[in-house]
Order: sequence, then structure tokens, then C-alpha cells
Amino acid sequence: MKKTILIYGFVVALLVVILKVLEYKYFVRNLSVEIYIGVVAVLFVSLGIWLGGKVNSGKLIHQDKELKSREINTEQVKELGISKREFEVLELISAGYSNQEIAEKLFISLSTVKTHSSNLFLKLDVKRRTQAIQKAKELNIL
Amino acid sequence: MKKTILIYGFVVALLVVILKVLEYKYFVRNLSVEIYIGVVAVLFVSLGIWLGGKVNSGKLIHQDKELKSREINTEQVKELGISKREFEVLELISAGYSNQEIAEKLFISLSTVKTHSSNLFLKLDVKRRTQAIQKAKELNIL
DNA sequence: TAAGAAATGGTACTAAAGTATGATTCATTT
DNA sequence: AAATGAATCATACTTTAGTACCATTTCTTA
Repeated sequence: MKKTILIYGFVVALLVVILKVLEYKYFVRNLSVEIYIGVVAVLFVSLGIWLGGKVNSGKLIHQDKELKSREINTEQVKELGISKREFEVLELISAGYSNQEIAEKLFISLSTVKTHSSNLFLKLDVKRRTQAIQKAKELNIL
Repeated sequence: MKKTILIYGFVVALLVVILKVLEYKYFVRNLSVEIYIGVVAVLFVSLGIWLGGKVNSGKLIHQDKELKSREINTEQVKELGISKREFEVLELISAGYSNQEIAEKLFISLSTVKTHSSNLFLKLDVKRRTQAIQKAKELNIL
């Protein structure tokens, strides 16, 4: 950002110099005022567009998106009353694993996985694992 | 976008008029050249930033992000040999719908939905719908 | 027009997923 | 110490999902 400001100052100074030169030529050669105005307009509008692009895309948009999503995460999980184990199951479900595979990964029985996922669906207020994935992403907990 | 261009033209015209007026005053009252240049610079840079914001956020950035993902999208789908109907089923699967619900939404039988999803899984090289969702997002086709 | 892909549907079967209920263990909290 | 919540597991059952095969009907394209 500091770099942008420096470059901005430099470019403005440069343009002022260019303007001065043009100003001088105007008096000497009596150039058409329209051309003069046109050049000035194009130069400054270009500068503005470039500046606007730097400022808008580089800062505002990005930071907003990434900060918010990570904060809501853990809070939402607690609010919904989702336990650690249930959350782990949720992660594996959304990674595409079957209940049996999840059981093996977590070293628990298929029964337990079903219990966890069933409770999870209640807390997420969904009926299927695919809905759970969808909702979890909507709620930013995945 | 047409509106933006119209407004742009209008504002430029307006500024030209303002410049003319200033030009006139300059000859009459012999204003300082520096002030004149400053006013011109500020006006056009402002216009440029405003324009830049419009153009960049409205077009370039968005279209870039959306066009790219949309292009890879359709190309990938074609490369995998996924048909329109299969893709529709994929979308509904990832939205969390059951096969029965998908059948109702597309006005086809449960049988057909199963056929489509089964073929889809072959093409995506997955075994389950949750894996299909995962892979589809990895491949940027969803 | 004939060949082939796409879409549709049926039957039958297997495999997962999901629900309901009850029970045990363990750690934490009151 | 008693109560509570989390994690574990089992059994039994219902519902979805998924596979395999086969068949018919559009479309599209060579």
C-alpha cells in the first residue's frame, strides 16, 4: 500500500511536469485547446482507473472474505452443540468417506459412527449426509 | 454496462464544459496555473477512480474469476463425457437432494436418476455421491 | 437413412445409510 | 457422591443408494 502511494505521488508529479510542458507549448505554438484537454483527460482518467483498481481489488475485497469465514467457524459449532467427535465425523463425511471408512479412520465401530452422524443430522437439522455437507458449508463450519 | 458508458460520456462532457469555463476565467482573471492544474487533476483522477471501481469490480475482476471457472467448468465436463442430464443430477446431488427428490424435480423416474448417477460416478471415478460432490468441486465443475 | 449417443425406464439385487432404543464407560461438574 | 454429557457399542429395522442388465425412444451426425 505504501508502494502504491509512492507511485501515485510520483505519477502525479510526472503528470504535472507534462502539463507544464504542454502549457508551455500551448503558449508558444498555440495548440488547439480541445487536444490539450483531451490529453489531460485521458492521462488522469487512466491514472484514476489504475489507482482505483489497485485500491479496490487489492485490499477491500480479499481481506473481508477470509477473515470472516474463519472466525464464525468454531463459534457456530459450539452454538449448534456439535461435539468434537461429531465434528470429526462431519469432516470425514464431507471428504466423501463411507460410514465404514470413517469407523476405521477413527478406530470406532460402525455403530458409533451412525450414532454420531444421526445426532449430527439432528443438530444441523438435515436428513441426509449430502444435506449436512451443504449446510455445514453454508454455516461456514467446514 | 451501457449505463456506465453513457454516464461516462456525460461526465466527460460535463468536465470539458467546466474546463472551458475555467479556461475562460484563466484568461480573464489570470488565475494561478497551479490551481488550475490541481483542479483538473483532482477532477479527472476522481472520475478515473470512480470509473475504475465500476469497471474493475463490475467487469474485469468478476468476469475473470467467473469466466475462468466457468470455462474450465464446461470443458472439464465435456472431457469427462458428462451429459447435460447427468450434470443436472450432479448439481442436485450436491445440493443435498435424494434420488427420489431429484426424480421429482426433473420429472423423470427414480430409475432414471439412478442410471444417471451411476454413470456419473463411473465418469467421475468415484463410488459414492459424497465423493462425487468432493471431486466435482476439485475439478471445478461445480 | 443408418449408426450411435443420450435419455428414459423397468426389474432385481446388494450395500450403505439412517432411525430407534437401550446400555455401558468415563470424565466433568454440581 | 450424584448428576450430567460425551463417547462408545449393539440389535433390529426401514429407507436410500448403488449396481447390473436389458429395453425403448429420441436426437444427432456421419
